[in-house]
Amino acid sequence: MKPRITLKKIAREFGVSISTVSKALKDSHEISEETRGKIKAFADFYNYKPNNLALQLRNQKTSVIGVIIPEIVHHFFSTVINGIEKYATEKGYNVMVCLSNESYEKEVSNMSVLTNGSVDGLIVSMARETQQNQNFKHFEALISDDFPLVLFDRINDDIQCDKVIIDDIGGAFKATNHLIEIGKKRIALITTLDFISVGSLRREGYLKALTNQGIKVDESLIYKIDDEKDLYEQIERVINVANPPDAILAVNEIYAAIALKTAKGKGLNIPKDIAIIGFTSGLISEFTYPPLTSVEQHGSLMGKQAAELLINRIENLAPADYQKVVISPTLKIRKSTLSAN
Amino acid sequence: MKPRITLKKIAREFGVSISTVSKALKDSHEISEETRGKIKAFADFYNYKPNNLALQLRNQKTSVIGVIIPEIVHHFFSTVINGIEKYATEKGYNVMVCLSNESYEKEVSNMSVLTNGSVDGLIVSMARETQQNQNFKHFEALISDDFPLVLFDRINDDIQCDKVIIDDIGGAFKATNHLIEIGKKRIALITTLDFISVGSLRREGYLKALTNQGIKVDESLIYKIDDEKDLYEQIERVINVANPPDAILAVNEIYAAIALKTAKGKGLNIPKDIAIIGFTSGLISEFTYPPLTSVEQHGSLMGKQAAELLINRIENLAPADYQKVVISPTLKIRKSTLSAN
DNA sequence: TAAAGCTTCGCAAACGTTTTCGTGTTTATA
DNA sequence: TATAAACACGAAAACGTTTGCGAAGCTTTA
Repeated sequence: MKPRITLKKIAREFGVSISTVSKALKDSHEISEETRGKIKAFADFYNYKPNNLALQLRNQKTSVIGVIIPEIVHHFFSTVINGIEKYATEKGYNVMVCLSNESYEKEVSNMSVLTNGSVDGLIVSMARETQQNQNFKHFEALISDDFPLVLFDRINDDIQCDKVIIDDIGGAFKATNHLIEIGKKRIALITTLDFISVGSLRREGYLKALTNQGIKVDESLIYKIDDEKDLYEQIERVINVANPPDAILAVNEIYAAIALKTAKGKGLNIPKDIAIIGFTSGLISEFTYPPLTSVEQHGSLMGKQAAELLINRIENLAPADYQKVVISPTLKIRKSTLSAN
Repeated sequence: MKPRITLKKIAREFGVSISTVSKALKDSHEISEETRGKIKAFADFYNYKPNNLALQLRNQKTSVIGVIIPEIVHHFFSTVINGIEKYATEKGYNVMVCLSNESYEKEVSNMSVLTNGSVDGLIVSMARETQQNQNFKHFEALISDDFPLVLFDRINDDIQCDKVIIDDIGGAFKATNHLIEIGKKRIALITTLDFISVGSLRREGYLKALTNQGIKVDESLIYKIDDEKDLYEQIERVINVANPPDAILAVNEIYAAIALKTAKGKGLNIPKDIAIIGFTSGLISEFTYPPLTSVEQHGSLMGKQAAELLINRIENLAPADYQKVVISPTLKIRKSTLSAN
């Protein structure tokens, strides 16, 4: 790479000092019209642009916000990034994305790298492993330094910082109620292992709806899927039983789509024999057959809110106590719960 | 945010010079065991970490690579980023992602910001608008400065730099051949407007396959979709005609899925009445009914290759002349072209 | 004609680091 | 005992920028 043109080089060219050049380029009245003119022309010709690193070092501000997410090949997270990026750009910030790949260690190392001056603040959704081992020291260290931090979606209430979450309880509650309203009684829940916070919250909403409607909870209808094992095999067990459920609530789109596929494979009619709802984040639900009723999570809005909280914190516009923004999911009713007649 | 601890503060604490502290922390033999010990203990206690900005400025190296893509809520691009990030991390680089949102102006401004010292190199897939107006000055400026640049997927042959592309011609050729082999004669092509490079390349592969097999090209079977208008309406016109095609090749997953939905809506049997193949990038193809045969684009591999080219270029390990890596797509045959019998 | 004011510029510090080249003191060698 | 080597550290430059302040030289005013 060719060395870029700097103030020093321009200064040498005209036999003036660096500060003269700097001021000239900023149209300072301290510099004569004549000097200003020739310096600006020269700088323009060589396409001078101030070096960002130097500016950032001097101003003690990078105007970059770091984002650490478990994975990016995931519609939900990419919509969140989209929301973050849009708002950040609007406010003059750039976005640096790192992936933890669900690993605690990578999350910690990413945070360590980013917080050494590279970014002004951090937006994080915790890795699965972090949720599992409940080791939040890296977050607490940041917080005790007053480093701007926003957690979203996969959070933990013990961590004192700004947060953005979805009302998972409410979403599952709505979905379950909808299933009850269309006459379903034996509603299965396909959820994640317990340590995933969103999984257990959605479970809570599911339980609340059942209880509210006076339906006795049948623990044998609650299935916990291990993402690291074969999904098809695990989900098959929900349907391939003597007395299958008449409805399924799945905590994500993939589980729902696989359940739908499996049920159809068994010759079951959707939604007559079995109705299905999934929490969604992607486009799959729209294109299955029949299309899946789904709980929409509004990732982009979530990203925007997270970025807003963070930037307010960075710019000292935020109130002293930490904020918690809750986003209400909406139920998008499609054919998987809506009988044709 | 609390001010971070610096070499200067440590130096002041012990009444030594900054250079002594720096050397002590690096275990230099120049510093006595005793001084080294207490300095390291102190630094450790206060969790000292060198400021990245300062290091980057001094070393004239950021170890960050910039990525500019048209959008991120798109399975293909997110898999590419995944590939880039994995390889970059392995090599000690971080990734900064910016979105052009298909806008020429945003692409230019993103590039301008990132190349002012923030990143060591750039991986770009052009915005639609850039492909449209064919204005490549911003790329050429970079190249004439020998700034490390890799273009992927949406490229232009006039730009002299490293590139990674998919063999779109080959992919469309394979797909079309497959349709011919299963006995289809009237194969429609649903493609993009002409200025999208991948669209016209896939069209070329389609035409080549037809010609090779001695099938006369019927221009009325080629449909160009404008992404900014209603997709359903435009795709409906492919199927809702007097003499509909007996097969469809769509240049992306969404077009294919919509075509499938529309065809089923008309009561057509897939694949008997109409077989469908889409270029894919996401999970939709697997979950449609029937699942869609698709041309797999290997986005993650593409990202990895792009990152590899770029980092080699940054580290001066690349040959002087520019490389062009071509990735072969593979045909994943599913039920939308595979009759049950 | 001297004081005051204005114009135009340079110096130097600051951001935080690394590294080369001294320099003064102590210890070992001839 | 003079000299060389070894040791322990500091000064300063470099990366590129901004900015307060001081200092010339010139012009105006009393």
